[in-house]
Amino acid sequence: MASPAPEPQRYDFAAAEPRWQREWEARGCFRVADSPADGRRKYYVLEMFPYPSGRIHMGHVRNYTLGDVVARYQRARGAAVLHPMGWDAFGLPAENAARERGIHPARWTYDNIATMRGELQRMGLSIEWAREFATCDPSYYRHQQALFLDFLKAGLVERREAWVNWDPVDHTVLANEQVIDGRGWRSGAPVEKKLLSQWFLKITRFAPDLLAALETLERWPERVRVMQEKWIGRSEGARVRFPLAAPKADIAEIEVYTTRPDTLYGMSFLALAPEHPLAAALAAENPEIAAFIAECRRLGTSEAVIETAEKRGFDTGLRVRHPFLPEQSFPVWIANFVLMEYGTGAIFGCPAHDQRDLDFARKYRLPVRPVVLPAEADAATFAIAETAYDGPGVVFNSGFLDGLAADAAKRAAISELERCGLGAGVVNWRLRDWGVSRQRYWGCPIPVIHCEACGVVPARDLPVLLPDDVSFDRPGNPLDHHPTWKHIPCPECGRPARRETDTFDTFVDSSWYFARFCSPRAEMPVAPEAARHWLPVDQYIGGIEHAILHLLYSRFFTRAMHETGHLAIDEPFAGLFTQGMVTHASYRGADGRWLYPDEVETLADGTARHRETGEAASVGRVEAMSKSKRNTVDPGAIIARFGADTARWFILADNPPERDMEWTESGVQGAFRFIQRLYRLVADIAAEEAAERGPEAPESFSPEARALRQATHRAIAAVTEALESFGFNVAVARIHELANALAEAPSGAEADLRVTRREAAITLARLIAPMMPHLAEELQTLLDPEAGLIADQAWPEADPALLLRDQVIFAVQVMGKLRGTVALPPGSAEAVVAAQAKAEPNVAKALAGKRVVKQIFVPDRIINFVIAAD
RNA sequence: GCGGACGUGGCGGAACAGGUAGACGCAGCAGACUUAAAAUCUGCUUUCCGUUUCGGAAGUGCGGGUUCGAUUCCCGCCGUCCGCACCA
Repeated sequence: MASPAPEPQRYDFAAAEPRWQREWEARGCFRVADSPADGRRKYYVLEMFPYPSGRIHMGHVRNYTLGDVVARYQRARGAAVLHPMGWDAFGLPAENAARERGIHPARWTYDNIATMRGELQRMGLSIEWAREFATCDPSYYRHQQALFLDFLKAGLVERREAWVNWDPVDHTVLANEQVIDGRGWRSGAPVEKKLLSQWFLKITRFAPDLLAALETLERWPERVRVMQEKWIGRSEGARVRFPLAAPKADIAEIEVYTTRPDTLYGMSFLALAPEHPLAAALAAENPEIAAFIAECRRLGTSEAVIETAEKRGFDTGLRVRHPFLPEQSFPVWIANFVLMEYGTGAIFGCPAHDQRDLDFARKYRLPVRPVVLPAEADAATFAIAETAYDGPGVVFNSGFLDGLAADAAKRAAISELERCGLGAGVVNWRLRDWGVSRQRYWGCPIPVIHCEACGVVPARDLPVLLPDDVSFDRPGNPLDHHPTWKHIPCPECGRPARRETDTFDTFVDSSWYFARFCSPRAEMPVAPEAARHWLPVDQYIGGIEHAILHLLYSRFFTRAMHETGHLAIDEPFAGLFTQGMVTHASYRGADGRWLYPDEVETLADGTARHRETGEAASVGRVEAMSKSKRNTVDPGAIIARFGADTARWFILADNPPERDMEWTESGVQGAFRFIQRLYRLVADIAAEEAAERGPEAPESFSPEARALRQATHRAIAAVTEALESFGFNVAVARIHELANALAEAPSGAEADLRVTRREAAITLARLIAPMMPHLAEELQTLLDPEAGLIADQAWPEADPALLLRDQVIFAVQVMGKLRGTVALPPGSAEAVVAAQAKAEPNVAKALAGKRVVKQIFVPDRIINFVIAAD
């Protein structure tokens, strides 16, 4: 479609938008001090900062529009608003660009940042660009290195061996999500499990607090809190030690973790994870066991998803004694369904009361012995078939536990274990420490030095800079291959030593950027007064995909920074809002390949065809925008054609922001039309004022003028309420209503009407300002060129007197069914309403010949007549 | 399998705290303006029934319940989406 041609009386967004953007910037409208002293309430709005991939996409547009509405609204409400922007700039794509196209990662990254900054600026966001930084700036990551060394000193960091996914071709560690069907996502080579020394941040130390504090995060979505709760995964149970009947390879006992110590008498076997140290010891001397373990490992990576249910085991021949049944012994199996990562990597199997154990026992014909009796069951006949019983009940067949309810039996079993020294009650967590080592170049160097004599020595003279002269012609970590970089004398003893060549997981970078924004140029990670003033973030906005990792890591970092004296708070984000995705219809040509929306035209009957070839196209599902499906829409092109305000308005108007929205051409057109209509409407009013310079405020208002004034003030109240609760689509609807009311208002020249129309017009400008800031400035300038910037002005206040209605419409019901309405002044008495209602012909008809036995009256709302059944 | 969310016209959605369901917009239809188109403006637009003005019936995934009155509260199903996925 053609670009909208600028005409007289038509809003020329292409000229206006850059003009206002320059004006805001020149006047420093969005600047705040690190430690302000002007007495204004503070409000910190933050959207998740972008990865500089090259261009912004519609998800960014939605994210930053939402944040900007909040920021501009809060500023109008009198807050000093901190609204910064930066770049999550380290990461693998920059290295891939270097490998594929020979561009240096730094060059690629900073070029992308320049492009994307320009795109964001064209959106007209109320961002304080003076605070901008990228996480790959040495001036940022030097402080990250300092924080790490402080954490190290405080015992929040640990170096230990861990199993990792190792890509043998690329010579790098892969994250779990980079392993696809057991193969490296880039190389396609089968991934190996490798034991490597890794740096860990001890997030588990805060597990109890990270869990407990979730309750205090009242302005977080419930589902995010639930997801974090599950991820942290607290469970109460017991550790129980089972002595081996005959010690094996220096191992005399096996420790298991269980949440069901009350079912210990129902034990029928013990099972080890394939990675359990005892299993490894056995494998060393038994090839069959070694083969079984290898088989488990293979299945564990590649076919786990497909062959979920199949349980397999191997009887080691070892036997263990039972803490409560010293005369009995039980077999020790290795089983593929036991996880080394959880608990102790070993379980005791109680088939009667655990489905997995039951499946296993049935397969290998192991005994099933019920020990918990459901309420109505009979101990003599109760038996387990194919479903384990995990409900409540009374313990039986269990020696000293007999007759106790399950909860009491758990406590009794634990005390007995503790008394005889074979176990203890423990709380177990699913959360594991955070491995932050990555064998990559484009990341923040981990600032330590390895010395043969002194061990791990903290680097001095931060930052430890990345070398520029790196080569990507070999697989593996360029830092490790660099001819000189890693060689350095030990800071302690001066002998030759070696730098750590691993860099940090990029989640580290994003775990504290919100704090750095408070004082982005400080000579320490965060200036204390700035942090005290601005933190926590009042409103954080971003995608649900970060519900767990990024948000949990940031919560951990805040605690760790508190403990090391950098911050005085524990929770970084007081309010969290998670937005939905931007989706778009997808199209495929006759040959099945994806088509761009621009290539397709949709016909009246709903079918589609190729714009040029005319071949039929199938309309696919509405899906998240993705390059591979070719259903993306470029924000830059939209802004060029329709302006930033159109894009912002459509995004806000379409639906509630937490849901997925569908990007449609007609929706954009609708938004564009509304902007033009509003402009014409206000321009007409402005023109009439200019001809006859401002009428005096009239003594009284005609009913028509009063009606428009009421509409104006109702809109103020409704839009305010909607913006407070992220109801942007509702705010848009209320603004439409006010525009409609103004358009329909009588156009007489009487002073009261002119004043009232002008009030409505200026109110419209103020109400749209957070959402369409450029148009708002333009409209206000039309109405009053002397008024200054809307960006500096206060939010309008509704006059309570004008929110009262002159008349309310009562619904009149007979037996709960609507039979008519009556209009009466608010506060009318029940008797008055009843009389008036009964006089309505249609109501009278419904009541004719009936006896009213009851009358329900809700003031200013309804009156309902209940009539006798006959 | 477990956990969570959701289900309202052709579509996106609105409905304070149980009180006139469908605001507002998109799409569509009809009309005005125009040589014509675009733009703009006006009207209609949940379904069904009745001769219209107007009135009636049904209707918020399905089936029950509480209530004078249920999109809203309770019970049981069905469906969609998301998260976790052998967590002992």
